[in-house]
Amino acid sequence: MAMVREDAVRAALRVLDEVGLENLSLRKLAKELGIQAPTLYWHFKNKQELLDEMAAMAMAGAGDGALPAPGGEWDQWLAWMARRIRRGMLAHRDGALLASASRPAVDRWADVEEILVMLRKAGFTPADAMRGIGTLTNYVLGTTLEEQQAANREPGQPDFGAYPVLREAVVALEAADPEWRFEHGLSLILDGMRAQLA
Amino acid sequence: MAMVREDAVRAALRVLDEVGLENLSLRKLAKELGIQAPTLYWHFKNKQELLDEMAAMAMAGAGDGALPAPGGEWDQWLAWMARRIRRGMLAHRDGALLASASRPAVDRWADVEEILVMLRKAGFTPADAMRGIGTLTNYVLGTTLEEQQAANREPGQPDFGAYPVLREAVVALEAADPEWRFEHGLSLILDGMRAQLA
DNA sequence: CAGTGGACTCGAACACTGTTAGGGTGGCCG
DNA sequence: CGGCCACCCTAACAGTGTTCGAGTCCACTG
Repeated sequence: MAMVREDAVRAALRVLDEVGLENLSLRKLAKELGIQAPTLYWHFKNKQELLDEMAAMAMAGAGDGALPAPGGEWDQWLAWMARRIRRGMLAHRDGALLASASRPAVDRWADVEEILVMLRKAGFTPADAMRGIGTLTNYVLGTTLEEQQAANREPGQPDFGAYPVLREAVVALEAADPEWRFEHGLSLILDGMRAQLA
Repeated sequence: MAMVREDAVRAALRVLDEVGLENLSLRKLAKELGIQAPTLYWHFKNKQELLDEMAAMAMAGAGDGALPAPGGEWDQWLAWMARRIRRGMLAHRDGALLASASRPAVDRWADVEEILVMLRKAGFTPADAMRGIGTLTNYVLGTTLEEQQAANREPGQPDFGAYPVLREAVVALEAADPEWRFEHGLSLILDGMRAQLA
């Protein structure tokens, strides 16, 4: 009963959820598979290749969520893409770190192409359209990175001694739903793109 | 002739520039200092503490750049903050990765406080103001991360076979100055905040 | 049927990594 | 002088990614 590549990647994501990315070792993964570590080198050329496939599978497993109406507006498609990426990252512990440590997968090019066409039709130049997607992607990555990094840290909150406005703002923000925080920044960028269009 | 903490951090940044973050080891740093590796544990409680100080020094070394007019608008202060963070990250190889791997330094709280006051005066709620700063910070981190990650990768450009619009957009964007790309996304977010204010 | 070749796995080892334990110097202070 | 303390050392541990060379099983071919 041979072990298949896909099984290994799935098991790797399982181990990732248990121990986090910085403690994910090939030996731990091998043990989970009932296998010796060097055997993994028959299936993957190195750890990086494994990480790439993990990220790809996490993204693919994020599903399509609520698809916008086929003839919908460009901003709805961008929001859809952003939420999908975010969902893929949130699906696993350190998912954002994993995504940033892996090269972009080929699978998602079709989506980008489609959205680009829509943006161009809406009046964006090629560079502006690509930059909009890039800005949004960078925002999603940065946000989710920070969110998950905060989860890894100790729960101890620093006391912003001499900065009352800072403290007030921080507690106000921490009280808010992470999802709200994300959506807020998302609409910020979309608003910016709308303003740029005019 | 004792070695001082500051010297070690400075030397660490030098080694970082040479070998990159993932190849920065305590033993390499020790050799640069003419010292044995375990000695570093007298100065720092662990590698994480060293990384934190490296990030802090990199940020402090970024200078203040072109300060906005003292009574200036809130958006100019936000842009100033974003450019300063970016400069700090760009000052060293893998600077963005370093920043994301280190806990935020206390030194910069004063700046945040000041900008928060300005945003509140302009009409933002505490949560919205903090979220604006967060969105911007996340964007800067994401952008610079990607930029430096691309520098580490092979120069080989993939050929977006069946996606002509994608290819066109990518070459249009690659032709552009990285600084332009950054400023573009920056003004996107600031436009969004202006729109939200109304 | 004998045999060849490829898919798949193993044990042993290499060159590293962060980190700990315990033992030394050398100079300053009482 | 005695003692303390900053500072540095050697030796070692457990763990990491990765390579080498050999071994096993199974399908297919001559």
